[in-house]
Formats: sequence, structure tokens, C-alpha cells
Amino acid sequence: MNFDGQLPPKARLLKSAAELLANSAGAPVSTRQITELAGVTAPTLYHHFGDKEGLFNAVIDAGFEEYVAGEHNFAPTGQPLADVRQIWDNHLKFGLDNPQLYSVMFGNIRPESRPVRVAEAEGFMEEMLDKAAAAGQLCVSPKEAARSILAANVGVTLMLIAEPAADRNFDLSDMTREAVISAVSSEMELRTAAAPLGASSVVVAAIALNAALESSHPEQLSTTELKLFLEWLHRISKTS
Amino acid sequence: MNFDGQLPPKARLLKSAAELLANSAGAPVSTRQITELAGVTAPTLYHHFGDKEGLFNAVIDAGFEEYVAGEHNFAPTGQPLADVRQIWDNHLKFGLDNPQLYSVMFGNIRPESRPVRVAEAEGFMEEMLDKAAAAGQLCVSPKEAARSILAANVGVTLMLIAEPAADRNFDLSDMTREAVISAVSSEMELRTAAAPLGASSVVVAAIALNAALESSHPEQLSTTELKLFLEWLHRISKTS
DNA sequence: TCACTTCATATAGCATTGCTATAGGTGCTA
DNA sequence: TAGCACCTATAGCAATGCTATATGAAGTGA
Repeated sequence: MNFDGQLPPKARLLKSAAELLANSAGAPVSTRQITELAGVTAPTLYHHFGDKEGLFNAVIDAGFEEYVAGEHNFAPTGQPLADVRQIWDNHLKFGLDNPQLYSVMFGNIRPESRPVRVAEAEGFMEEMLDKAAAAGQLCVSPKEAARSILAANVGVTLMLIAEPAADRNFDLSDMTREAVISAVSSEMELRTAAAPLGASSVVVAAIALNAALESSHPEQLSTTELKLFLEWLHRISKTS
Repeated sequence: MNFDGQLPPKARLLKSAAELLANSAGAPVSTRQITELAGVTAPTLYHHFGDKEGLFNAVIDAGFEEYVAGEHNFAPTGQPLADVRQIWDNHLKFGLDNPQLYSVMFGNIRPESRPVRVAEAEGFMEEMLDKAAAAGQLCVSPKEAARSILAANVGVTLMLIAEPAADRNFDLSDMTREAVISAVSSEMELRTAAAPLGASSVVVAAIALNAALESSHPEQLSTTELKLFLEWLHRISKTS
């Protein structure tokens, strides 16, 4: 029994379901467990939520937003790609904190339930990437980028959920996160930053530009301008 | 009923289970369906396979190896990274061909069943990456690389399984595959080749340098020099 | 005040699920 | 033929998601 200070039955069902899903590690949660903990009977559940999945979706609606977009965990920084990293990490944290709920959402292949949630998460990711694209930081469309990043995020989260908490190594997450972000990003510093112990970003970018200029000369600069430009570029590259 | 030319009951169970799992799209498959199709009764199933999961594991053992390592789909080329790509694509194909089986293997979070299969797939990936590492093509340990690639592979596969077959866009797979491979690879050509059809490399490099200079001003250039330099940089960046 | 509707909950039970206690063949070796 | 190990069937259990039906409560109009 769980009276919860006279909360209405609907709220008690939500709370009980969330509690059971969060605590019973991995094992499936039955409607009878939920209704018993909530102190109501079966028809009440079906009256309010239609079916078991409806209840779970309601729990997700209440919980997922909180993690991915909620004020507690996310405040846009104005730097879109930094926000994307934050979304990735929040997504992972949500999965590790609510493994059962997470597997219902993302480990599931039923075409009628999963895409709704995925599309939601994807849309949120896409918002950030739209800003990145507006800032010229993307080299693919925000939609493609969002799908790729989210797919990798889900894969990493499922893998980390599946192994004992003690063995979890978050390098997997960081590494994969940077891999997909750099792949959709047009910022050279990111590409090379993924390589361990790179030179400073200015130097790397200067080297890259230098190399690029050798194969294709821009028409925007006259020959003399270009000569001086390359001289400066060369000087910048020499920073150690 | 399914007599299958007098195959023994154990084989008939395997075949029936595989058939049902492959055909009944997304819906769960019951033991009664399986035993009925195989023309046996319930205890036969439990005698041979212990429980439902045991049967599914047996089906997986028979089917997964075939796709990932089987002769039909995989022959090492001697180029480790090309082999890794092949493994990725075979993994994806297996998931799309056997979505139910796949979700049992990878969409599942029960710590006792999933890691076995994952470790198997991971080990296979790792073998290839060991060769890549021996050839100096990796910039992280083969183990880390294998986990990252496999995680992304699983995420992409689940995402593509979840959407209608007609809408599937394999660019997502190709893009993400190249992203994680390039991130663990030490070959620079891969890193930059991963940028598809973006702006010209000169423009991208110029934009990157511009961004880098904003956060850290080099001492090699005087203020006036820097001002002119940035002006030119800006001009180069405007190529369309 | 009294029907009347509407919403919310309970009683009791159905069909299906994974699984099993027990017993009955079936073929082999002695 | 007897005994034994292996395989399969009869019948049924407990748990699951879900529901047909009925009861209570709370408002609404006359």
C-alpha cells in the first residue's frame, strides 16, 4: 500500500510505476505490482492510461523531458555544439538512472511506440544543431546530424547499461560522442582535437589552411596579398 | 504442423523458432506458436533448451555467426579497416533481416544474457582491430575502438530497424560508420575524407582558423597585421 | 428534493503466457 | 526378455495483460 498523502489514484499510479521501474533492476514490472503499490485495482489503471504501455509512456513523458530538456539539467550556453554535448551526457545519464524505462523507449523495436519517443529526442537534438548550422559549424544537414548523433548515443547508453555499474568506463561515451560530433562538424579544431594530444587549435587550423591553399588558390586575394598572407600563416604555424 | 521431412524435434523447434522470429514482424513470439508449428508439445522444448531464452540463444548461435563471420558474407581482405567496414555492414544486415532476434540480443538490458552476445561480437570486431593496430592504423587501443564502433553499430541498427523499411536511409549508417572509424584511426586521410561534400577545404580551414584566433591571439603578429590578416581570412571564408 | 448523467473505482473473471510434475512410450544393451 | 536411458505427451499451475459488468460519488437541471 502507498497512500502518498491522498494523492489522486492517477498520480499514485504514475508514481508507483516510476518507482518500480526505477528500482526493480532489469526485471519486468507487472501491472499487478503497480496497482498494488498504488493501492488501486486494475480497471483504474486501464481507465486512466488505456493499457500498460500507455502508463509507461506517461511515466516517460513525465521523466524524459526532465532529463533531456528540464531546467535542472540543461540550460543552453549559446554554443550549440557544447549544448549538443550536454544533451548527449544528459541522455546517457537518464538511461543509466532509468534502465528499464530506457529500454522500453529505445531498446524496443515496435514501430508504433518507439519512433514517437525517438522523434522527440531527435527533434530536440535537431534544434541545437539548427543553431550550429546557422553558425556554420555543420557540414551535413541538421537532420542527418541529429540522427547520427542520437543513434550513437543510444548505442553507447545501451552498452553501458548492460554492463555492471562498477565496470562502466565513460571513455567509451566521450570518445564516441566526439567521434560523431566531429564527423558532422565543419570545425577543423574538432577533427584534430579528437586525436590525442594535438597541437594548439590555432596552429592546427593554420596548418590545415596552409595545406588547403596549396591545392587551390582563392580568387579573393591578389597574388601579392596572398604572398603576404601565406607568410603570416607560416609564422602562426610555427608557434610551439 | 510442420513435418519438415522428418527432421528430429530439436531441429524442428529451431527451424520453427527462427521462421516465426523472422516473419512475425515485431510482435512477440510465444512458445505455443513455436511448438505448434514444430509439431511438438511444450515439454519437448524445455527438455532440449531449458527455457524460451535458451531456444532463442540457440537460434542466435545458429544465425548470428553466419552473418557476422560466415563464409557467405565475410572474407578478410587483408585490409583491416576495410574488414571492419564489412563487419559493420554485416551486423546491420543481420539486424534488419532478423529484427526480433536482434532486439533480444542487443535491445535487451538483462545483464545475464546480453553481455555474452555482445562480448562475442565485440571480440570479433577486436580481432580485426588488432590487425589494424599492428599496422599502425589505430590511435586508441583495439579494445576501446571495438567497443565504440560496436556501440554505434548497435545504435544505428536499432534506429533503422525501428523505422519503416521504405523510409530507411543508409546514409545514416555510412556516415556514422565512417565517423567512429575515423575517430579511432590514425590515418589523416580518413579524417578529412569523412567530410562529405562540404564547403571547399580552403573555406572550412579558413573558418576554423578564424574561430581559433578569436579565442587565442597569436603573438607572432602585430595588432595591425592581425587586423589585415583577419580581413583577408574573412574574405576567403566568403567563397560560395 | 429528486431523477439523470458522468466520472471513477471495485468485483470477478477471461484468455494467454512461460513453465512443470508426472507418466508413458521408444530404442538400446545385456 | 528385462532393464535402462532418453525423449515426448497429458494435464495443469501460477502469473500475466486486460475487460464485462456493477457500484459508488459528484455534479446538474427541473
